[in-house]
Amino acid sequence: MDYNFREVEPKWQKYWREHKTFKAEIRDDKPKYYVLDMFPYPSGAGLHVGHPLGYIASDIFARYKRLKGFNVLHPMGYDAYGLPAEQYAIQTGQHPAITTEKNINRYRQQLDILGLSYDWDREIRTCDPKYYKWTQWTFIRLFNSYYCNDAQQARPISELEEVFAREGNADINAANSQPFVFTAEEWHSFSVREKSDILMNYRLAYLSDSMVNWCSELGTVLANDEVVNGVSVRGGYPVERKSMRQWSLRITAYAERLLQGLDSLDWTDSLKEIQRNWIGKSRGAAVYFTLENGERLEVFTTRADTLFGVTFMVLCPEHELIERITTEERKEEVETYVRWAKNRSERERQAEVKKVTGVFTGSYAIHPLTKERVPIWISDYVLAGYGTGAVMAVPAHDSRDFAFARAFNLPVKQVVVPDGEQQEDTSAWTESKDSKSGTVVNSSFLDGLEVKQAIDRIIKYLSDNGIGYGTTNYRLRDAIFSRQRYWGEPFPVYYKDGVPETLGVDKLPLLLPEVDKYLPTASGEPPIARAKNWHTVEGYPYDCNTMPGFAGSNAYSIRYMDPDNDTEFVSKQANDYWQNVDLYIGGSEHATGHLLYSRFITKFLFDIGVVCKDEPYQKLINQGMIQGRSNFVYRIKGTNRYVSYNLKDKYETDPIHVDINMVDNDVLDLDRFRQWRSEFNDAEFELEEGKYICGHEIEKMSKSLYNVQNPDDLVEKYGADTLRLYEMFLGPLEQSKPWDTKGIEGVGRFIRKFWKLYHDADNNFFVSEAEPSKEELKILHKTIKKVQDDIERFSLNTSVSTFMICVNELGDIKCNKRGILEPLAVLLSPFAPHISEELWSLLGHDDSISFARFPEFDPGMLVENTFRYPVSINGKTRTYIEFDINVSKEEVEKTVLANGDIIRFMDGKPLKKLIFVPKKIVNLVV
RNA sequence: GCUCCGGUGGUGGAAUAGGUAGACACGCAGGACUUAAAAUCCUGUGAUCAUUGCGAUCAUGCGGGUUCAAGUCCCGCCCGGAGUACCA
Repeated sequence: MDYNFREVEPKWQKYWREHKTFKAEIRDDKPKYYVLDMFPYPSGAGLHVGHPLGYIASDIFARYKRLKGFNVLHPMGYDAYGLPAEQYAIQTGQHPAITTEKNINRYRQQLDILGLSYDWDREIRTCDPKYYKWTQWTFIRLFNSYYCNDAQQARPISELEEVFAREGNADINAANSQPFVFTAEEWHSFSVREKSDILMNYRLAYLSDSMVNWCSELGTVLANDEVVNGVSVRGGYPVERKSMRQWSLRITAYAERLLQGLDSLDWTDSLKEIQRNWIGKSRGAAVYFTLENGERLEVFTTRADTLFGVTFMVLCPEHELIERITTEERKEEVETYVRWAKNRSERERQAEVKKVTGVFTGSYAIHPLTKERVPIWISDYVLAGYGTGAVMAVPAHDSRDFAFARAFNLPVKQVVVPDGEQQEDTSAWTESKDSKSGTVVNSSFLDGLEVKQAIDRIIKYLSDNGIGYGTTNYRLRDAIFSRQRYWGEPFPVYYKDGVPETLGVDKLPLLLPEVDKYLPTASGEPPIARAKNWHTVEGYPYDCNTMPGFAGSNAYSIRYMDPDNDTEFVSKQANDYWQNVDLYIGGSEHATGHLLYSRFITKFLFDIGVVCKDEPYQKLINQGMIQGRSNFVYRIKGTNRYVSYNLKDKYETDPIHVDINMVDNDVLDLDRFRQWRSEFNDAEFELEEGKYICGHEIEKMSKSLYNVQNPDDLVEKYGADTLRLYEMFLGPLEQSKPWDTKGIEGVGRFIRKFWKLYHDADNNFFVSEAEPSKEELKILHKTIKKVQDDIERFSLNTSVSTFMICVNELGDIKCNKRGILEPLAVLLSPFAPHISEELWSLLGHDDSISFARFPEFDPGMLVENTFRYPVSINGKTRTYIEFDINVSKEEVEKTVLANGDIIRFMDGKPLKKLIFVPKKIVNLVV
């Protein structure tokens, strides 16, 4: 009888569950290792084969680390708040909690059959009051903190209040929304409301009227990373700019630390690069231009060296100066333009980037160095959200300024000659010379300097003369934190005479109230406003917004360390032990969302002393996407006749998606196809060699394309171990690749061959107690070494190949010796835990496989029967000679001396000291 | 446009420190077993030439370079993917 996974796999899953094999507890005798998967949002569609890819990889690593003697924390949970459940609720009236619960149960079932080694006792759900209590608690702490730029950390807001009362805010160096200077006396004279408004400018969680991304289709605002190309990421609905009073998190305060922190992380370069770009640090200078009315206009530039090339200024349409500087005769035109520009949707604006529009204000600024009059224009190519919302235009060396100058006939003045070029006539230019290197000309005291030197020189000049200063700008924006939605964490905030106050920690969690409908109220209030008695006992109304999807995932990795603690976010003991995540696996789509917010919140929690590490995820691996492989049948136009793939070119055909579950290796199951839908009931086929071959294409895995490969079906057909191995075998973990079931048979064969290693010709279990032969040991040792090396560098696909080679070789020599099979069972257990457990128990053990139960076995110890010795060739580059144990030194000398002129041992040790003899020489060049 | 990552047989992919390119698997072809099929096992499988045997030559997107030695390092192109974008 063959290996019966249908019996074996549930047996061991039950065993692990009952014995809580993977329960993690703090223990001082072992080093810790924390392996985490990005927890899933439990959608109604269930898991497809793409989801488990990362889970299997992390499980292999977790199991491997356990074997290596680590105390492994490997938890799982659910990111349970989110839009789909709420939209389902709007359609059906079913409470999102019910939908979510149902989906979670399905997910759990699907995860369980894969044999993943999670400690389910630590499960968390973001919608569980026990959990979101701490999401709300974090919000309160953010609200009660400001960011001190001098100390480079978050501090209690009460400190700030003391300083305000003592000396006003003139000397405060803190991250803030609006610089507005006041004295201590003024502070005391402010009303409660005014004080609240001022403090709001400093809080790390703050209310403000800001331009937000409003999506009317979803009825909510969205964060910048939830909007791509002017439409929402979820649903693809149009998004417009709108001013609303919203909660935001002052992530910008942490911009520099978020940037610096990347250097210490073991992430891929591309992911770090994405975050760096998103933070968008640029060094440059602020320059003051005086206006003719005496006011000062500040601009930011990274190219201060081109200051002499300024021929006009441009303000964004939202700029506050516009009203004051527009001349009477231009007023109407300016107002018309500003109104038009402000009302344009984000989408329109982005779609028409190339279109140059603008209007002249009629006013002039004075160039700080040449004292020339510089006209001030308004254009929407200048963004309100970056720098000061105003630019000094240098058309000769900036393509946008150049386009604008051409469109409105403004002068172009060259001030940089690019390396290797001659000075040119700017009137003949058709594009700007965006030269980042070259020599400065036409620029008074900068003439002749290289661009880089000129920048340093001019910045020094600006600050020495009080007309500017060197500064740094970040592209990162504060995170808008309110959502006008029901299914999310309520804000622990109420309004006392319009002034926001946070709930006391003892009042948490503030439970999500019940509502009769999940839609906004008639007056446009969020759904929570429908709740009866949605106010404090004193009658103060609660905030009616909820937190966004990322709120619950910001610090979940920390909560897993101590998930049942009701009095602390995490106990000091638990946090000191588990520290942070050693290995985090998930998709790269979270690069600018979750992964950035999460780092920010962790740094905040570090500042307030909750956690001991200020980075949450030390090593991060992005598993690639698994794309779908769709199958097609070809219907001859106007008939109900279907023609096989290679014959289709003879006819005019329409390709039709068919469910991949009716197709096996591109061969269509004709009966199932006929039964699939009534229109196919009497389909006729034109076959090739008796088969109907389907066409195929790589597309996104999606229900509507009938190409979703469900892991349950594959486990049912091949077993979990085979699926696990195959998902790893498919290719490098980080790479995106199409799902293709073709190769799974080969992996299935491997499992059966492995099983045959310890069964005799009649398929009876048989293991010999004889000592392993040298040849067998060699195969084993080679496998142990390579598999470990591969796991360490996350080349799990080649690990699987190594096992296959090992089993092929052992199969050839009919190995069934205990001394080989025992270590092999242990080694294979991370990849194929069920069959390993089964073999293990057949060998006479009935506990689960663990390092602890087999302490004398350290896979690392078994490697040393080959020996690589470094040598130099021609005194230059290095290579190695591989040696095998137990051979005579004469043979070494003979081999080496034959090439004596070429090979020298690098450390100069004489040959006679060697106790190894060369087995082969790696590519010796004579 | 800018930034990052890639490009290896019919296919997925190996090659870990510059050192035998193509491991392993799929697919394909031939064979064994079988009344037959499936399953299983064996053999072959980068290309070209030679195949009576030894083999020989060319091959890692293209063109150069460094080196005794390049898929790997350097320079210049071409192509694909990802991120980002009036960011001053």
